[in-house]
Amino acid sequence: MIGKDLGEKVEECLEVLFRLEKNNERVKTTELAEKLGFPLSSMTVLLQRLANMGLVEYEPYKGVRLTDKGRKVAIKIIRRHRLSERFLTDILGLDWCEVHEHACKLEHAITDKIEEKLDEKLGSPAVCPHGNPIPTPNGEIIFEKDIPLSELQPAEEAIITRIIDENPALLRRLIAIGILPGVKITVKEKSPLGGALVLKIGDYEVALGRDVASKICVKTSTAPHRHRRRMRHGAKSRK
Amino acid sequence: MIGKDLGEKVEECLEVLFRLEKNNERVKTTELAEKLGFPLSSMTVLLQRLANMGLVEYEPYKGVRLTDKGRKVAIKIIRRHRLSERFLTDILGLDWCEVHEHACKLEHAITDKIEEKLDEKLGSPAVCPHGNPIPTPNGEIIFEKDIPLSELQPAEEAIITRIIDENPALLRRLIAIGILPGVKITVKEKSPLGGALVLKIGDYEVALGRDVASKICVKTSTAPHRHRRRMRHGAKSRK
DNA sequence: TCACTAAATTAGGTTTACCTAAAATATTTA
DNA sequence: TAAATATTTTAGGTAAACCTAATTTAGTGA
Ligand SMILES: [Mn+2]
Ligand SMILES: [Mn+2]
Ligand SMILES: [Mn+2]
Ligand SMILES: [Mn+2]
Repeated sequence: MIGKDLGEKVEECLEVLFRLEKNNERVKTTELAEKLGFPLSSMTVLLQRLANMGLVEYEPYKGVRLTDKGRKVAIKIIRRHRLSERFLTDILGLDWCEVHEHACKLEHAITDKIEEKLDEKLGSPAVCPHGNPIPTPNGEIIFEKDIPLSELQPAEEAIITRIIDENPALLRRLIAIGILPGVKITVKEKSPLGGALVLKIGDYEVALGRDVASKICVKTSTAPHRHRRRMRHGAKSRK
Repeated sequence: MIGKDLGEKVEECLEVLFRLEKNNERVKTTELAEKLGFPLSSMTVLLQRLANMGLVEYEPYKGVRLTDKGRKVAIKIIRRHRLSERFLTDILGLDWCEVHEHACKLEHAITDKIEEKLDEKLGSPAVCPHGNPIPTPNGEIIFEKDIPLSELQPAEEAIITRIIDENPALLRRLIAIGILPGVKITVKEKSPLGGALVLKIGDYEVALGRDVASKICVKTSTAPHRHRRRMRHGAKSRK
């Protein structure tokens, strides 16, 4: 069983840390502090405390990484976060672009019982409104086999699966040009060296920076899209 | 506009204080601390802080009372509390007896937007699952004209309107003997001097202590039951 | 390699919240 | 009314958060 109540700050920290970890590399204190909006000095002290609690591996000046114990907590919070998002859009009808912020508060007030009933009511959804997978009750995360839009080549066709970065400003920009999960796109042009992509969406053509495109995932319609990969907590993300 | 974020402890304190105030009398520090589960010394210090913020009138050794400003905050929290309860029972199907506890956490994570959409989705309900009135968006509380069950006389008939004390243990006892809002009862006997009442509920007879009976409100079926009283924050409860 | 700059940690000070124990005040009883 | 008792506040100490301002370490370029 996961320790009782860890406090909102601790939970937020683990949650964001999970999202930032890529390829099992350590995350920098500064990056974490920025995403969380915590002062850098508080961030350092908090990480030291988390290390004492066995929730992270922390090496001064080197960065921080979740332990298995910490990852378990993070995944529980992310489950509650994404279930909250589904609740806010599907049941209350809030705007897709703004649910992330509200869910980030709500998730800490969701008890085991509420989590269970909410999941039931929503029909055990597989993904949040942005297309990101909702962990199962026992902490599994089932990833669709998708790739960053930025890796597509000219003339390739694909369907948008998820927007990884849920920043409201970004989402509003994307929705304005028709980019959201489920939409079919075609790459018309791709400038070299991290330049922009030109996409065809429906009858329109839009340009997208490479950095933004890397935060959008797609599955190519040509590839078989019935394959799924399971990831247990403790394993690292894809690649 | 009400000050931004007052912290969970402050909100809980104002909420419970509102519930305990009767006849505009001051509430004792000890009673408040008990209901909140706060240590008594912390309670004292918190009340001093609230007094500095202008949320309560506090006289050492005498007790504490909400100011209009404090009452306004309390009513906002209670609105969110009771809307949360309705959500938990009506939408998620949680047990009537246990929603109070869950709502007490949830209420602090309900944003203005969520409050608005939740109210809409629920159809602007007038009362919580226990029958207590849900304040309107502008802080009005509309009381049904009801009286404590303990004030009924033998042979009087009445319908239960609300259970004021939402303690889960009490609610479970009450529901076990068929007492919940909407149920019709008749007083069979009433022992004098704060003794028990014997009630007829359906085909059964049950005995109820006077203290418990005072936490249950009823409207007598003989009296006209279309009358309502409005109470603005700042006014005192009934009587 | 050394100096310089950027990143990260530590130091010191404030607030809220908790705890225990001591002091002050109010209430009750003899 | 005076003493005994109960209630309530104050005092002193810890921990989590926050802040600002040193200090230390790491990374870079001359
Ligand atoms: Mn969050
Ligand atoms: Mn999401
Ligand atoms: Mn509450
Ligand atoms: Mn209620």
